[in-house]
Amino acid sequence: MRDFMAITKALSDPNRVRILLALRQGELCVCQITELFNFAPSTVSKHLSILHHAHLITSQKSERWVYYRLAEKKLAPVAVREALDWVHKSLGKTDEAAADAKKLKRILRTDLAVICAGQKC
Amino acid sequence: MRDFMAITKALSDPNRVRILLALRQGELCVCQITELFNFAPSTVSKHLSILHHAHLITSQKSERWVYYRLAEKKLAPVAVREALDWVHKSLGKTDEAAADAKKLKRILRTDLAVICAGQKC
DNA sequence: CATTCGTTTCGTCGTTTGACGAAATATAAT
DNA sequence: ATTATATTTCGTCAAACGACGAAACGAATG
Repeated sequence: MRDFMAITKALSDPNRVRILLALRQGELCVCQITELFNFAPSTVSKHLSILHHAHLITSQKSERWVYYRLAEKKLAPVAVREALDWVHKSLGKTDEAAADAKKLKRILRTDLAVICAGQKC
Repeated sequence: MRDFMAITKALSDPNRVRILLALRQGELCVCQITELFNFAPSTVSKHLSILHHAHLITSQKSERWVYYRLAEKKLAPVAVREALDWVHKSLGKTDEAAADAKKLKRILRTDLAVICAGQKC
């Protein structure tokens, strides 16, 4: 029950759901997501921490950045796997997800250092 | 997205999840759920209203009571059906659900009028 | 070894949530 | 019609939440 509620609480905020949808394009670091949503880095970090705590995403440090990605289907608990499937199946093709995906594609084409320079984080 | 968030917000409270688990035993009226959880009737009514608004449950008035039941699999939107499956599969066999189910069985054996008399609602 | 820089933690502020009791509503019983 | 009664709505309160900026952290750079 405890684990399950961590997942449902993580999913109860639309911006966290948007993050899960964005992560379908592959791993992303904090500043890329910050750029995508125009939120303060601390806000994004908090959202990622909540998603991580629910085991919906994993993190990995590489060079200067911390990359987050969706939990591996093979390794994740059943409840997590089904939650991710549910989110992606329900919202993967919405206009909102498409708009974010489009903006994200542009961000992914930009050098990370440039993005971070634009945010004085 | 709007509909989806209504569902995730509905699922983000443990007592509402408990209600969804309890409703697997069949339709229940407000005072039966009130008895099960020892909450004020107004609190239970609010929870049911939120679940109803998310289309996870339906209501039907009969005699003096309003009965709530799980949304019909055949009629419910896909997101609703999958949410209910997910909840029941993830938590249906937990100790917590079993304890509620046991208490609920006792309540279901009791006459409704007696239950309502015990709550001065 | 000091500095830089991406990220996280902390404290604050306004909003939302979940609980309650009191009052309103609507329906059944008398 | 009037009274009971099951449910809902409303107002209130404490706790949780989501946003932010400032400060702390920690790893790579100089």
